[in-house]
Amino acid sequence: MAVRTLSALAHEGRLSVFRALVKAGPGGMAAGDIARQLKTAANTMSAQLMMLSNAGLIHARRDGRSIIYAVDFEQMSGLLLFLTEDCCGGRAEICAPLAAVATSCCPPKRRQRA
Amino acid sequence: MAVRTLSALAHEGRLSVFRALVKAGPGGMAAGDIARQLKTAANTMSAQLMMLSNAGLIHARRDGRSIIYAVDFEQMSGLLLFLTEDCCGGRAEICAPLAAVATSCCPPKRRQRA
DNA sequence: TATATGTTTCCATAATCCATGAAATATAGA
DNA sequence: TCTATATTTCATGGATTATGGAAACATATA
Repeated sequence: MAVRTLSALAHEGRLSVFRALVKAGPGGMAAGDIARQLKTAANTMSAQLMMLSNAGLIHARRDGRSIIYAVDFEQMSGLLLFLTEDCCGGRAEICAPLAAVATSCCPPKRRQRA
Repeated sequence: MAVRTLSALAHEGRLSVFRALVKAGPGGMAAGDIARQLKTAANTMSAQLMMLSNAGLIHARRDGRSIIYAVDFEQMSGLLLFLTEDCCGGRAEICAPLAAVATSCCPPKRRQRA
């Protein structure tokens, strides 16, 4: 549900976590590293990661003692698609600038929606 | 702040209100009409509209006894741009499908929904 | 003025969310 | 095994939020 995803991002700390993970890329980051970088207590960070994970925005994998979190790019894409689908009901003035950004930052390869 | 905007949408009722207003277009809808359509008490609806308004997602104008709410398309576009800007740090796999949707729904040629 | 309609504000209650200390779990290495 | 590191889970108090009844406010009409 979109509300769940939006709720997960509608929090200063969690949004920062998500951005850090986006910046980290597919390789992800260890929970502890995120906590240190954002100066957040380990258990608080754990709760925030749990929230993002439950929303499907990130996923975890274990690597030794660390647990690596990484953005689920498909889910992220899905949220954006939902929002654009929600907004594009015939109103080109909304997504025209969005289209401009999307096409300028991404290769001009056309991809079919899932 | 993005958190404020995301928080405003991260609520079942408010998201429904916002979608109704998006569907209504620039002409907007009267507060009472939205309340009746969504079967919500007038005061509850008022609070939800206030929240969306404070987030800048909608704006109000008076028309006789009614108060008409309409989506602030610029703010809506801004949120989408923020989210895409946040996600597009070199990761074409995210916004490539987004670009496909944006470009397919916005050009004046095709306004057909998928 | 009086009355009806549309919307908001006030208020109380219930529900939910958030951060943190403390304890528990999982892994690695000696 | 013991100890250290990494992370999660539990319990709790405090803050915030959501809802709806009742009242107030704003407008229209007569």
